[in-house]
Amino acid sequence: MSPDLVDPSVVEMCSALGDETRWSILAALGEGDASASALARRLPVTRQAIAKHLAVLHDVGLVETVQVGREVRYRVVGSGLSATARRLDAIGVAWDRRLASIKQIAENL
Amino acid sequence: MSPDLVDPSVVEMCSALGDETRWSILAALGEGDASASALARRLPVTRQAIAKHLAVLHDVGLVETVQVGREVRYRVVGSGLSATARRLDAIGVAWDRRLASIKQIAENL
DNA sequence: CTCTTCTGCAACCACACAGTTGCATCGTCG
DNA sequence: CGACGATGCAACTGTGTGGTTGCAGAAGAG
Repeated sequence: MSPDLVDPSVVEMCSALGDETRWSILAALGEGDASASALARRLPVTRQAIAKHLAVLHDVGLVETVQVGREVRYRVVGSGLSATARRLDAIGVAWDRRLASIKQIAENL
Repeated sequence: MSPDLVDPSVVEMCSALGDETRWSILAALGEGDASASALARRLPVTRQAIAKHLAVLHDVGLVETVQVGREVRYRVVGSGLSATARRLDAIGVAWDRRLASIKQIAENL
């Protein structure tokens, strides 16, 4: 259930999260919605660089945009993270369970 | 407790997981431990490329090595994934909770 | 002992991408 | 209206890195 409108692959999501600057942006957004220009004032990178990162984050559904007058505010979407987290955990658990069963088989030889 | 010998940062972990080939390797390893050469026979990439990927995965603790005679078998460590998953989920939940509280404040104006 | 095969190291190529500068546009405030 | 600040698009640079080939050393298999 909950068909997950857009369902970016786990690797796309991880790829998006595999960048230091992107985390800085997410952290900054965590303290309140902000526009690309506003973020550029707080972070040591250009507005255009931030815009690109925001595009990436938006593509995988980690942020959403809110039009406020002439500026475009960005808001972090935590549920995107949680969804990926659940998927990762499921995979990890499955692997470990498999490993455990193999170990048991080996012990039962 | 369980001091987590190496504690790769979330971004390092995500960076390691942000690669298609690496997931192929993990998937292949999921069906049983294997050496770099063995993996190279199953995947459409060179042994050296696989070796590099395995090094990355090993650095973040997603795989562990097992010496078997002269060859080096690799085994996937699911708990590494689960740990990162928990961290991601915690962050996501915190962000969403913050967002919810802000929304509530706005409604109470 | 010899041949095979598994490993490791190093150099090299090529593409992806983070980051920059520059320009053009458009809304908004004075 | 004019100026400032926000956005968007495009081109360029440079570094990181996924991938390759090549070679040399060790350890089993025959």
